[in-house]
Amino acid sequence: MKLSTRSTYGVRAMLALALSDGQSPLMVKEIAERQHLPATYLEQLMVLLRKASLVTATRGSHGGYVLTRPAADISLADIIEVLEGPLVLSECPTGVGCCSHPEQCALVDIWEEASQALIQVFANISLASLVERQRAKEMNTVLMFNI
Amino acid sequence: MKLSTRSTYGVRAMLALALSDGQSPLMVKEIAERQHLPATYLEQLMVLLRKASLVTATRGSHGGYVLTRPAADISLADIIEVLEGPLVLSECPTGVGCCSHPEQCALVDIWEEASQALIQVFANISLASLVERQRAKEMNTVLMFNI
DNA sequence: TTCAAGCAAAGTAGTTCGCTCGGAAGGGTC
DNA sequence: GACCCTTCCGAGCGAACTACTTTGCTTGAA
Repeated sequence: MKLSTRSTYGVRAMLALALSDGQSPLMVKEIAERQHLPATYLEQLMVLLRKASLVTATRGSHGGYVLTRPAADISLADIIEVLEGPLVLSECPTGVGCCSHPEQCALVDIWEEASQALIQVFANISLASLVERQRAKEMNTVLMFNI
Repeated sequence: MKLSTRSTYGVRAMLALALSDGQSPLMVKEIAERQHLPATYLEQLMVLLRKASLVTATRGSHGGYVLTRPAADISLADIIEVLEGPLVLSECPTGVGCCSHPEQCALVDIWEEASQALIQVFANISLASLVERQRAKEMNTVLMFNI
């Protein structure tokens, strides 16, 4: 029951993009360094994010990635679903065993409720609000340090 | 991001126990048949549930398993945590990379929030209420069928 | 035309998953 | 005590998945 590193790396990469000015594209190597991620692996993930239209790539020198939409319009759920697959905690293989009668199985509802709870959390957090949280936290630590 | 079959099988096995009268123990083979689970695999899971004191085993003929506590005192979270491990969606390997400063990382909080959301769902559903739901659903289907 | 970037596909070492098997240990029954 | 019956335990195993790396191609700005 862990998120794969794909999701977490992906979110961190998107956070890096959101934290940058958004003018000039950020290249994979740069993102990887800022977030301490394996660059060649991250490359793969960025391609997936591009195919999902969450980021836009420009090739050639001085290329890299930018967010396709404003950070406020991208939720963590968007990112995670691309890299993790649909957030469904359990699927009853319909037509087999107990689940030949899914309409009689109370557990189907339970798994659905749990999945929805997860999705809600991630859907309610946009990249923009993540940036805010991040800035607030950093600010806080600095203040703490000064006291 | 799926629950393993361990959890779902385990919950179903516990449901079977809760649905039984609770007087005479239910043996693995019987549980497996009622829930259409692979018996030899389920055997392993039952041992884990016993070690977690959720069920009590009696060996020898007419042996089997019973719930240790009343069904109302056992939550799905109890069962799932035993079989799935702690419900923690992501752990920052402290001391490495970005997480050498976890107090500055907004994501730590996010993963924690999401984990808590999940745990809440499962903690709020007891085996007893699962039994209720199950009975209600079956009743419903029968009624639907009669109309 | 060069060369820095993204893109694509394959490979790989390690781990986990779902499950089986064989046999030992414990416990009623005759 | 002999004999089932059931749980308990450890080993094993193939398939899938994870987290990468490698290699080589394509694209496009300078």
